[in-house]
Amino acid sequence: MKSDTFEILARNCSQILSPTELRSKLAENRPLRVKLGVDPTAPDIHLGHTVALTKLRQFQEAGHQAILIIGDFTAMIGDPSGRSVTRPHLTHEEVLSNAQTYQEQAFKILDRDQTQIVFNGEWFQTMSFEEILRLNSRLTLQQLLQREDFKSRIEQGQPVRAHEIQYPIMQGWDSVQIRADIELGGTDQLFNILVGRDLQKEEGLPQQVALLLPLLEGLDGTQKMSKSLGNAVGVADTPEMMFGKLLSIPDSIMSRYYELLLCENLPLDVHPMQAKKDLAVRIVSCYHSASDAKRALEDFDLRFSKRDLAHADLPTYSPTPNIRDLISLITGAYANCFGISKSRGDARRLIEQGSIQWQGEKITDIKAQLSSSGVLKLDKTRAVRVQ
RNA sequence: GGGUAGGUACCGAAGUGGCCAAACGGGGCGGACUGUAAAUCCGCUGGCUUACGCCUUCAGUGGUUCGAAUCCACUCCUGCCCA
Repeated sequence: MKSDTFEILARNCSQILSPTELRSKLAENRPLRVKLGVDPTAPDIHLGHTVALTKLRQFQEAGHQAILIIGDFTAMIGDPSGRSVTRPHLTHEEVLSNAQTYQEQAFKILDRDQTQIVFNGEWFQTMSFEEILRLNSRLTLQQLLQREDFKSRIEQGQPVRAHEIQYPIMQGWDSVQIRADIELGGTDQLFNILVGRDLQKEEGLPQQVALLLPLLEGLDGTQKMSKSLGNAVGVADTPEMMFGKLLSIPDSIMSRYYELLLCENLPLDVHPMQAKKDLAVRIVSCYHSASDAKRALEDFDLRFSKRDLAHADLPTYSPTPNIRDLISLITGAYANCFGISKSRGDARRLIEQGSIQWQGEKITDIKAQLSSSGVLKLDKTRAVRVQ
């Protein structure tokens, strides 16, 4: 094992409990069992998730055993960490189908051959109530309620359902089951991971080391990246979409993206715009390909820098012949090309507010009649080629 | 089980018989300006309509009334206090 392994593995971590333990585990010179739990509550993973996945990958590269726990069972409860409301209930079928795409996307980062996938339903599905009670007796209600998210919900008079406090216990039990040496997670996972340590101790097992990674901010630059907040860059996003989203991040969080996604410092000697383009190219290259990234960059320059929609690669919309008026054309284009449902009122507003362009000309007349084919600009980021 | 306070649009929150499609704030969207950044300014933000206007919304159901988000009854949901 190389001497700089610890430095590589510790990079970007916002907290390690404890560094000493990590060093001694590494010194054992055996493949460590490194756990990362994911809850397939949504079908797609985003760049925020990749921070921990990348860290797991680094462990793989250092010769350790990556164990990806798919929380098919825990997902039905939903992690209350950082949440101000109870998560919506998911059926097991939804969770399993999410888990499928989840795995595929995770393997864009992880080495498939060196990853052990485990579903925690494996042990929870058949667990007896007696066993559950035994586990519950090991923690006090006070401990569970100490957590900031529960505390603030209680203070604000928001309900905290009894099953939610089971979550940390379940996550901890996962660690016992797979005999984890290390557990990775976001900073909001501190409590859950520590419960794992407690339970391992109770079971007479060596305790896992907690390795906490920072939470990546989303496109808004303030809140953590999350699909439900609509500020996420999906790993499965198209190259163009990914590129566009990355270019729209506020400059203030660019250094975070460089550090957490590329494991580099933000270059200070280049123009922020160029730095952002470099960032986007590299990330798109990672999840798609270098040629995809190049295309996305060119497409971006064409569409937004040069504002040349005519030569850009746009989705084609072929309205049925009975659609003649502009409003129907707009709602139809949104629905057909982007899967977005807009009301006729929305479309009217876009026209009235000057967002709509036909062949490069702004159209503000609601009743305008368009020639049969051409480029229709809908909003800041979307345009279609009507044929 | 008892007492009590509540449930309003994406979120928070006003409104307590007509002037309510519902103040205000946040968020979101569009425009100007830009580097699809930040900051700033302007506008929009239930549905249908070119428009007059019409239609559906204030937890649910049923009432009272010319007229209800607002009053009454019952139901469902939540907080707090008591048992």
